[in-house]
Amino acid sequence: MTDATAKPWTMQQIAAAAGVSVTTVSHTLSGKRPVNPETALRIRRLIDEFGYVPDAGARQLKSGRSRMIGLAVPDISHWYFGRIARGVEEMANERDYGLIICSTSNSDPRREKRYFNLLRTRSIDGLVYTASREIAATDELMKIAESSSPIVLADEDVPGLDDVPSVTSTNYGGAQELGRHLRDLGHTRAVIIAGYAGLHSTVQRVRGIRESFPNALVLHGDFELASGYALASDLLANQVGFTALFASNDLMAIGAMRRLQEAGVRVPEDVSIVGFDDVDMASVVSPGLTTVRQDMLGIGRQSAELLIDAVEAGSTEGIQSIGLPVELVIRGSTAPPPS
Amino acid sequence: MTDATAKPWTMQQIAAAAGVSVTTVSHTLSGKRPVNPETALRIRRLIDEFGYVPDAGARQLKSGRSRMIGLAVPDISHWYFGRIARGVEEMANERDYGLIICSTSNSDPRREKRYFNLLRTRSIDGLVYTASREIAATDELMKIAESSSPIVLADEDVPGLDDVPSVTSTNYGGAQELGRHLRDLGHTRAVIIAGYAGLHSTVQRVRGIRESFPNALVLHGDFELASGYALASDLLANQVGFTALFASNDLMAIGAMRRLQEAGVRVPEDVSIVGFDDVDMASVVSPGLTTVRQDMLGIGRQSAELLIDAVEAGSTEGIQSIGLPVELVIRGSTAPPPS
DNA sequence: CGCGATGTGCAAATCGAGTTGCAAGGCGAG
DNA sequence: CTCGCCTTGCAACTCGATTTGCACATCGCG
Repeated sequence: MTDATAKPWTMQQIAAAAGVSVTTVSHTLSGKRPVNPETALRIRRLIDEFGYVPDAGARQLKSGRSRMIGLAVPDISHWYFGRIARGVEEMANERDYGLIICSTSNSDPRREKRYFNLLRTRSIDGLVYTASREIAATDELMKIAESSSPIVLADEDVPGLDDVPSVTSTNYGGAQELGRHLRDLGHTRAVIIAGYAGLHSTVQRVRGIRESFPNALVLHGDFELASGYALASDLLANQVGFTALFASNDLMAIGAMRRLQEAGVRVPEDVSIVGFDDVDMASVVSPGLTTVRQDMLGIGRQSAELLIDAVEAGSTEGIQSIGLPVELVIRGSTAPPPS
Repeated sequence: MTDATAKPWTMQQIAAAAGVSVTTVSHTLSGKRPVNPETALRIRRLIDEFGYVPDAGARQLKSGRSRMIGLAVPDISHWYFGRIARGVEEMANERDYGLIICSTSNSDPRREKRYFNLLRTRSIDGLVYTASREIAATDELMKIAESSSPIVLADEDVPGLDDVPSVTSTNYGGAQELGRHLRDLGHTRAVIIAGYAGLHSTVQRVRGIRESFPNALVLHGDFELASGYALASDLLANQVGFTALFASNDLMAIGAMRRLQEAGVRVPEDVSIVGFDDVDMASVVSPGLTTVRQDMLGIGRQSAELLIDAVEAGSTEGIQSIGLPVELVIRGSTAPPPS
């Protein structure tokens, strides 16, 4: 194996090989000045032959743009954020941008500083920020937002960042549909296993459900399967009477379902359970989980699109936030309550 | 909202504010030449106050390094690749590198060209390549490998790239353990739902299982749940007699399990099923799936580590490939065969 | 007092591409 | 022949950080 420092070609060398000046080569590429078609062809052929690609660093230095965007997510390995990431990556690729991943897991402040610095150092032209596990904006985030760096919030609105465009699901509408579905089946006594209290989406979902079940008991979990399991244990231990269980996401729904089933509670005969998200697992557990499908891919795609629009316009001025429609998916976990 | 083109500070401006030359500022930062402690302090204070960060493009241009690495994966939203990505991201972050995601889904050649160009343009210093769905190296990959750009293969060896260091699971060993486990339970008639034929990991896993079940029937799927489901249908339709079913990954195992259960086959009483990977879902389905846990996080971490070592050494010379241990996880889907 | 040894700052060059003003050569049309 | 247009080259400068050669201190010590 030879050394890894094989030097790439420079524009100089291409120009020399073609017997023209760098000016001409540059203009052939940019088209900002007319170039004789024959010369252009010769140059292009040499570029292909040599496999010349302009140096990204030099370009970035001159233009002030890196053609990279960042994506800040709590944990890229989560299904949920993975879908968002894929959407962002797709759109970035379509618009010819690269994608840099910034993991915010365990909200280490040093990490946070590090990826906001990507904006400051101009390593990225903009940032898609997914704050799905944070109640409020951190100081650092506020500072960046105030400096008017191009930022788009994906999946979750952040209080205090009202001027920053966002792309979210219509949580309220989805929750309404879930509520009506179970009310129409005849349920009257419901429990809600919600997400973090204070999180915008949590508030919306609880509100939507309570439109049909004004007195539903509300518990708060952390979106993980274990948390649904534990909260269901609490419900059983306290002999809470209910026939409908709303969980703020599928993982908690599935955790709760397991716990209830282990206790001999039949789903959906004794208790109906619904989730939110429509993860892969929702259709695999038995019974299949009735849920609300969120278009995470779409959230990713649209966030990236808004962001790149803002980057290329040079401002987020006039960029509208987007609410994406959701879809009720009825499976086997819901049925009329026991009579 | 003000305009998004708020200019970052330059070193020039810091120097001017401190009443010194850029040289001095640069040297206080790099420490490559002694600087008067008082002056240094004054400069540092100004840097903090202004929030100055050196421009990435300029740095990259001068140094020839971007302090970014790339990760090429088929689909970032898959659990499997998401775990790898997280591992890579963690290690990159620890070594103070950024991570650029290159999605190779649907193996669009234009996409492929695009992320290999990241290497050529020096946007990234090296690439972690996950070829888990490809049998052979593409021309483009061969070209890049020959050009001795720093590359590490993660999760899957690629035939023809023997000089490129790789980090993989010990597929053979894991499959051996699975085979022995079912043989020890008393099974004698087995079917293998393998991955893509020709894939290195597939070959290893089949070999490992066949050590215990030399005559096992081998079918090939595409790693997706639906494919396990469909192949199980085929088995049922053809009345193939077996009491043990090996799937090359958990998703196919779960798909097959569902199909068998729908047909009234009891798991594990009538048929034992095992998978590979230990995905989240494996512990959620019922019965829980016996499987082999792969350390995807570790694969990601170690790949990134090898890569960064190679980048900083300037060559992949002397970098050793790694095989990561796996662990047999016994759950409810395996039991002695019906007598 | 003077010598070398340090410490310290400045100006200038460098990395590779993008851009501009100016000028030169070639060509066709009037 | 000349005017104007098209093509192209040249030289110079920009982007911002890093690094060099050079020079001016200042200090200790014989």
